[in-house]
Formats: sequence, structure tokens, C-alpha cells
Amino acid sequence: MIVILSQIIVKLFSFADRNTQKPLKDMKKLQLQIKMNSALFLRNPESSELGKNIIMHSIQLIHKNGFESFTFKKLAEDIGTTEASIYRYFENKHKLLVYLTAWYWGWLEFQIAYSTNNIIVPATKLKRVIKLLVSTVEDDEQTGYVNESLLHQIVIAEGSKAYLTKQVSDDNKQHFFKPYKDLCGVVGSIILECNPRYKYPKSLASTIIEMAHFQNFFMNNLPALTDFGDSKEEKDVLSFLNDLVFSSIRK
Amino acid sequence: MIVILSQIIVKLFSFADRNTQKPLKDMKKLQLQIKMNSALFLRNPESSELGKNIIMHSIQLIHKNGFESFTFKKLAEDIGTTEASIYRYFENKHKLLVYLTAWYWGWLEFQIAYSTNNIIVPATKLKRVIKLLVSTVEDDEQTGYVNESLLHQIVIAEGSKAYLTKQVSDDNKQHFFKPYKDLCGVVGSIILECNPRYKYPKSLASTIIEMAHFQNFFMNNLPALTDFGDSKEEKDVLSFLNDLVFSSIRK
DNA sequence: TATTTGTGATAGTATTACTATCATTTTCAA
DNA sequence: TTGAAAATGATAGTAATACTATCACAAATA
Repeated sequence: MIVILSQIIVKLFSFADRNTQKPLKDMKKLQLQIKMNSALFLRNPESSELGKNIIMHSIQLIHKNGFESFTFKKLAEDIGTTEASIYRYFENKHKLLVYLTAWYWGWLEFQIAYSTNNIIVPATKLKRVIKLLVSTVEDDEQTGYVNESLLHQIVIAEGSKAYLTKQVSDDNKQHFFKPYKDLCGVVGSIILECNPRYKYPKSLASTIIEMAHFQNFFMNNLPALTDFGDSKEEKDVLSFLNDLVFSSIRK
Repeated sequence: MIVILSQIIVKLFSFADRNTQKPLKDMKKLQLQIKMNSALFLRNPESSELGKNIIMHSIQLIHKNGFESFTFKKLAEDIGTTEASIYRYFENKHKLLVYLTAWYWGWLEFQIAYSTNNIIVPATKLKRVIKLLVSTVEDDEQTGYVNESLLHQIVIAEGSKAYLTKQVSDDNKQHFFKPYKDLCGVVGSIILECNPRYKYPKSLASTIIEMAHFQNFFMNNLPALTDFGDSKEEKDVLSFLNDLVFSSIRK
């Protein structure tokens, strides 16, 4: 079974035994696949073991040492392959970063769609969304080679670098940031559901998204910029954002 | 006359004629000097022509080509000096970026102090502050070698890279971000003047500061993330932020 | 089984990010 | 005004980065 909803493909695999062809009970799994813009890569990393290793190990390495010190050479050594092989998948490390963040936004949009599915009251929906944006994610077993928890932290610390470049307009023309914009659109329309007369739904949406991450980063690294330096708790960021958002739209 | 207020030094120079020693009328100038953390440089760039050239040309080059493609070699060529000479002033380009952003925050704090000087009503003060944060600055003649207008745009597009690094905590220990934190403190206390019971003054302050820049960047580069993509006008960002801030603190 | 496709191994280049040395010029203090 | 100290320029060199190219071999596929 395959379900496709806009950018996300949900596959229900029935793993079968290689020899007997009988379905294996415990290997029946729901598998999430985020549809990626193919202009982001030279060869689809999902299509091979090496590709999946590139994603998996790049997440680990960027998380560990930061994007600046991350190189394809180090990644190759980490995986046990060669630099040249990695260049067959990604043109350069910038594209890889954009790929990773785009994947994250796509994944998050699915989480939001999934977790606000049956909720009718828009304000409740919006609260769920904010919570998802702020919260540390657990590693999602539905997506084999991606560690969402690490990726979340990468998006916090390095995500902005994906678009804070001179090529942002070119990249945008190639729709590299579509998942981010889609997410922003989804959040914006929930805001409008809450208050159809609110004037800045998209700007408020991007503010929530950015601040969910920046306040977290500040809290942990430059605590004087926040009011949560002592507690360092996500729930405080959550309270702040809820207060900010709902006082704006319920005026 | 020299006036010193926390981080800023205001010098009133009476330029005198070299020969007659009579003060020259039209050359009487107010000169602003931002006090910089000396751990940011190896040799103080304010102390020499070459140093001032480094600041002036680095602002031009980073603005023109972006921080990623900016190198000390290109800067040296632009100035007409050598790479080695530049390394005598700054350890590396990261320190230079931190220097430039720190300078900007210091300068902005002075602008805020100056322009809210005689205002009594806190809300009016806060509005002024938001306006200063959002507005394109005119090149300030009081600061010879710094083009504040270009620097403002650099801070918008590259400013976050000053702290989004693995060394952020080390840099913070050396007080590299003090000007930013001070500014945030100033804005936070104006917020508290408006409403002493508001719970998140510092987080709201950093939100205003970051969003004043990010919404501007989005508006011009990723307009789908804002509600101002059509107009592309600063006054719209201003309205959004005013709405956001005052509905939060006047609840 | 022949052919395409992907990977590994190796090599090579231009640029970046520095460090080092030494001669020359400028500054400043006695 | 002179003489030492400090700053700059000129040049060279190194290790790492960010790639590109080539060829042999293995695996998948038709």
C-alpha cells in the first residue's frame, strides 16, 4: 500500500522472506518517505545504501562538529568510502545542507498533518503545532536512515545557513525552500482559522517557526537573550510562544 | 571634549588649522567611537589607516559578495595591501564578522539611547526602538570609515552566522556578544517599563531584534514567508512588529 | 551473457587559510 | 635629530579544502 499526500509518501511494506516469499510478521512496517526535489542532488541518496549512509553520517558529523568544519573528505572517511563517491550524490555541502533541512521541513509538515488530523478547534490545532515546533523530537522509527532528533538540532543551529546566502534567490527559483514555505503556509492558514481577520498570518508563522528554534538556541548558548537561561526548559519557550501568538491573534 | 557612556565614546573635536592653530569653524565635528572588545582583534583597526581600510573595505566586500566568498586575499587586493598585513589585525574572517556585528550593535545602542533620550512614555520609547531596528539607516557621518547602511544589510544577511557556530560558548565567554546582549537588555527593560508584569521581556526583545531583520530578509528574498512580498516595504514590517509587541505586553 | 551503472582507487588542480621571514618605511621617544 | 621600535610590504611556503578526471572492477539488469 502506498499513500501519497502532497510531499509525503507513506509506504506500508510487507516484508517477505527471500526464499519462501511468505510475509514476515514482525517486519510489517509503516514507512515514511519524504518526496524530495531532485534538483537538490545528482543521484538520489534514497536509491542506494551508500546514499543512505551519506545522509545518516552527514547528520551525525554536522551535529557533532558543526557545518563549518564538515567536509566531504571527513564524511567519506566516516562512511568508509571516497570523496569522489560522495560528489556523485551531492554537488557540494551547501546542497546537502539544503537537502537535510528540506527533508526536515517536509517531515515536520507530515507530523503536523498527522497530529492535528482530527482536531476541530483551530486554537487547539495551533497549540499542537507550536508544541511540535518547540519539542525535541524522538527518533522516528518510520524513517530508517534519518535520525530526526539530531536533525532537529542541526536545523536549530545550522538551518538558517541554508538560505542566508548570496544564492538564495537562485535556490528559491529552483524551489529548494518549498517545504519550508509549505510549512509556513500550513501554519499561516491555521492562524487564519483562529482569526480570519488577523493581518499577518505568514509573518507570524515564520516568526513562530524561527523563534521556536532561536529561543532554544539562545537558551542553551546565549542565555542572556532569553528569560529561560536558568531553567533551560523547552516548556518555557512553549509558554512564551503561546503567549506571543495568542495575544496577537485574539486581540 | 570626550563623553563616555558605557560602550560609546563621543568625542567633540575642534579641528585646528595646522599653521595658525585657529579652530576651523566648519570642521568642528562630533565623532562617535564605539568601544570594542580588544579580544576581537590582534591590532586595533581604529589605530591606523590600514586598520580603517580593513573595516571599510570588508564591509563593502561582504555586502557585495557575501560572507562565504569573502577572503582576506580578496580584501587585501581590494585595499591594495597584502594578506599578511590583514592577518596582523584579525586572526580570521570569523573574528572580523563578529567585530563588525558587535560594532553595529554598539552603534545601535547609542542611536537608541540618543533618540529615546527625552521620551517619558515607555510605549512611545518602545515604538521608537522598533522603528530604529527595522529602518534602513542612513550612512552616519559621525563615524568616518564605517558605512552603517551597508553594515545594516550585512547584519541582516550574515549577522546570525556570528553566533551560529560550534564555538559560540567560547566566544561568549570572551564577551564577544556583549553588545548584542546589552542591546537586548535595554530593549527588555523598556518592555518592562511598559508592563512591569510582562513575563518574557528578554525573549520578546530578542524576538523583536531578530524578526526586524529576518522579516526584512524574507520579504526581499523569500517573500512567501511574509505578508509583505508585494509591497516590500519596511513600514509593513514595522506594523507587524508593533502589532506583535503591543498585543503581547498590553494583554 | 553482454552491457550498463555504480563504486573504489588514485591523481591532480586551484583556492583557502593560514605562518614565517626579511627588508623597508614610518613613528616616536630620547 | 637621531636611533630604536613598530608597522608594513614583499615573498615564500604549507596543509587543508573543494573540487574534477580517469580507469579498473563489481554489481545489477536486460
